[in-house]
Amino acid sequence: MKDMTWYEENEKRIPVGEVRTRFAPSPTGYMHVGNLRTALYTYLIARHAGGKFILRIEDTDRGRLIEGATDVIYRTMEECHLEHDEGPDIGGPVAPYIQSERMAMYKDYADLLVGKGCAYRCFCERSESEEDSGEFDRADDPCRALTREESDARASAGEPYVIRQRIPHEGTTTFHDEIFGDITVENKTLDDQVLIKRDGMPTYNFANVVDDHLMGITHVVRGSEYLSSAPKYNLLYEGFGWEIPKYVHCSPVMRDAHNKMSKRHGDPSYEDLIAQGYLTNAVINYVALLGWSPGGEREIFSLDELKEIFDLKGISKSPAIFDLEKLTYFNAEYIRAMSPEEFAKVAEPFIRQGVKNPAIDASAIAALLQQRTEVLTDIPAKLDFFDALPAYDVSLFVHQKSKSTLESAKAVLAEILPLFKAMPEWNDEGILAAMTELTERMGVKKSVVMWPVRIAAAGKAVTPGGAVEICRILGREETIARLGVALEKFA
RNA sequence: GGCCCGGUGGUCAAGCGGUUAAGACACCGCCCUUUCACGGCGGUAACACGAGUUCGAUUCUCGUCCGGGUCACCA
Repeated sequence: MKDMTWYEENEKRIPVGEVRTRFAPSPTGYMHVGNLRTALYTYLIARHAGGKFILRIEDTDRGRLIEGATDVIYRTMEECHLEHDEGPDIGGPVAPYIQSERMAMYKDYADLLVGKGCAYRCFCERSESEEDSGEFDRADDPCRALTREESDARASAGEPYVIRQRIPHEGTTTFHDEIFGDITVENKTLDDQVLIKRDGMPTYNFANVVDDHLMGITHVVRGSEYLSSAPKYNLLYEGFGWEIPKYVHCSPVMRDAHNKMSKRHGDPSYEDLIAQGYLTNAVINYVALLGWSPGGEREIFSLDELKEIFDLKGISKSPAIFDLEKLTYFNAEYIRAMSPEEFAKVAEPFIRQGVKNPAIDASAIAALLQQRTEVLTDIPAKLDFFDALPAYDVSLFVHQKSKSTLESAKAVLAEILPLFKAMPEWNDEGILAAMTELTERMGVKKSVVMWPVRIAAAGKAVTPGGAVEICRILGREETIARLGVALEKFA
């Protein structure tokens, strides 16, 4: 047995009573919405309690490692402002924070358990089919009954083995989950799970327990798929004589009623959503409410506000389906809440994507867009008419509600032209004045003039902004040219 | 199949023995309005089912059904 004081020393560096949580992803690339939500809740529990949030990388499965995956994790956490207090990149009192760098200690702790009789070496090499077919019952494993001497002898003779947890065949185990309450299971339904694999690597189930304890984790947050493993974790903690942390098992985020969100189905990762024109704050806000409720009627919360009010009691037991439409609503809310300058800044690249003409003022367009944009990527398509007048039919000039007809439109266009040409200055006031003058002269309602002018200027029925704004942004020369084009359609 | 968990409108959800069962998204209608949008107002829509317990069940208990998870030397 190796000297374990180093580990014990490590434990002493954690202040008593400090709430400590950890987000422990395995670097398999892709931070899906479910992961993000788990990270967020974990972060909020720590921050709400004024505690520490730790990032730990679980890379014990060498076969599934994906190049660059940890970078995605770091980047996503940073962009979402889920800053960690301890982690592989910044270190901390209980380093290292990458499981592959902690390998030595897992075996030591497993041996400790073997010494206490809570685990045993298993030398069996049963094939999967044998176990699956029921020809071999795990509970009858002869290795379970090996004496210490036999076990030691075979191990030192170099015979390969795994270390299994020894679970009693009698009795029950009860554990407490912060959101599901007390759950009791019969021990005979639990299997002697592998702690250390044949290759010497720990399993997730074991490494997790050891690391959570050594890192002083007080609230173990994870997906509800681990709920049925929880009693085994309890037995492990008890075997070591360690304090059992609080468990927080979260139900999954679903893509539909039957399937979890997954890369396989093409469900969006955090980065995908950003690329699709969603704002980080909107995503965080929406995701926070997916499976958690603060109770009141308010829905819009900043991350700081979430830290303030987050409460375990609001976490839902049942799975929640991810709804892109509702996310879109949140996004629109966040866009509308921005200052005009802020919006102009984030919208500019998308505006330039739709409008290449450098003479067109992007910030003027941004002002029109802010109230009408739900997702940034929707912007370019709304602006296609600025660069080039689309082909359109005269029938567009007919609009019942505006009382615009072919005849009225033709008259309006013919008469507004000289007024536009005569204007001393090309601005909103002047344009509006010209159209008002014509309205009065013709003795019609305002829309009879506004409608055809806007159609002629834009060449499409739906536009961001009205006739005045569009004409102004287009400029006098272009507006007059387009009105001329319209007039020719009547010839 | 065994074990565990869950089940309020299409979706997210409040509710925690007595309510006209909130609110939000989506949808529909009206108003506002130079289109669209924003905004305002209103509407359609839910306690899975069956037994109990109780004066009274969406709330408690049991059963059924449905759904999910788990039963790996993956996490």
